[in-house]
Amino acid sequence: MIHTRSQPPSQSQVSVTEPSLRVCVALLRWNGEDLEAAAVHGDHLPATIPTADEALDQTAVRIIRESTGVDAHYLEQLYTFSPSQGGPRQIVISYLALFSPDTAMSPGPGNLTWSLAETTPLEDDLEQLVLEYALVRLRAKLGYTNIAFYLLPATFTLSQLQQTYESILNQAMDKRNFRRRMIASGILVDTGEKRREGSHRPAALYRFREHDDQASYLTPPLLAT
Amino acid sequence: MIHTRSQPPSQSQVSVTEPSLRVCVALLRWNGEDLEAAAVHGDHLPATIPTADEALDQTAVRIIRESTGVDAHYLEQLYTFSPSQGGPRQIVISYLALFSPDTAMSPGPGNLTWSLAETTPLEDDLEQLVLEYALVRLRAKLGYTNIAFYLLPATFTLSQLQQTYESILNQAMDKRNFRRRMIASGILVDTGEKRREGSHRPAALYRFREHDDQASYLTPPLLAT
DNA sequence: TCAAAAGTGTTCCTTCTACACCCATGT
DNA sequence: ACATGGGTGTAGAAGGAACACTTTTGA
Repeated sequence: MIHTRSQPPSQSQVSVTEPSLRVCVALLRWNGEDLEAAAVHGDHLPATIPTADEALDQTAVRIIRESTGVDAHYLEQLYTFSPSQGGPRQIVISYLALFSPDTAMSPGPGNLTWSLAETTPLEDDLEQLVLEYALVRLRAKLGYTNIAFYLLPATFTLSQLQQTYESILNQAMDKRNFRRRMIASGILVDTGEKRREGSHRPAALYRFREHDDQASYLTPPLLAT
Repeated sequence: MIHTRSQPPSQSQVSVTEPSLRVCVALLRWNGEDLEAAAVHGDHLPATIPTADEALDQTAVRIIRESTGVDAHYLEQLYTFSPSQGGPRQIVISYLALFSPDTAMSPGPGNLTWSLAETTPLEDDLEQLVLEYALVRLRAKLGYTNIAFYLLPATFTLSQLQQTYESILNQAMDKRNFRRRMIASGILVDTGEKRREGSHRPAALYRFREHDDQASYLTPPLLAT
């Protein structure tokens, strides 16, 4: 819906402030019997949940909820791997979860939020690969979906929205072009409210218009909703 | 690389001839012990291959080769499902395979090529879902990758290329715009040869310039190549 | 000479990009 | 009054879409 072509770094503004996005990558490991869940980056989750009779994606939803104490605002299956180095074959299904900053995630067994700027290689090659792939997907989807929605609170300013884009793409964008594109896309609704939070002009608060596009983009609809 | 925006049906040419694309959707079913392969549409494959110590994607490559007698020109993992209706949990990893029409696929246990125009619902809901999803992905990737390459012979005419696009998208395109876009994209190389095959002007034969983009688009690089 | 597919340019319009200043507020 | 982030317009470039006729060949 929203088209975001790559824009070369702008001169007029260079400040890419990181708004600490709540992104989480989770792996479901299946050994043929049990499903084990692990959140990538931050600490590994001890959460090990036995197989239940539910769809895979639902298991991911549930495991992430149990791990973070909160429901993911958006969940997308990424890819399925089978890292079988000598040992018995294992199947690992990877997921990307996005959270609204509204939600109070329980500290739990380590904070799941993952700094996009993070570059320290993980011990596990697979986790590193999934993490990088998640970022590729997230960046790509910024261009043709409203996925950024799921990383923002219910109402937000255009600057917040732009910062979200910039921190995911790690690239500064032109303010006027960005705002024009977003408004033109028609997915934003001006709530009429203003946010005043500093010694400067208050910002208009927007919300997203509906969000019925989750299922339709490059990912099959989740089964058995 | 190649941008193909949707174009409304053109008046000047309405003939969308189906060039019988060699597309195959395969499922790997894992019950925890064995992997069972099935090609979707056409007859189900009897091919049942026990677990080997190899990466999942490699298993898919091999199974498709064993089923068709030929290597897929392109293989992409689609999505992973877990259809567990009462029975024991099963994990089904779906793949999309593309073949060059050059290759002589063994008739084997039923022709795997799948008519894109086909609309008869399959008995199996999951297979139907995967089939539709494969088409969504294929269509989407036409717009930003050279994926059509994998459905064409080594050299081809611009008309062949256009027919491939048209039959996948099920939509006629303007000849001049199509050719201009393709040429401008820089991925085509004029071989200098001509193909004469009828009582009409011979067509220039092209080939694709390199094809090093397979791994870079929305799919992680296949592990352990 | 006819049929059949190959090949070729231009115009219009939409969208992207680059770019700089005033506005509203709190201190 | 000043510092801070909010908010705005325009002109040039590039790319997409619509559109029809000539060319080359085999029969």
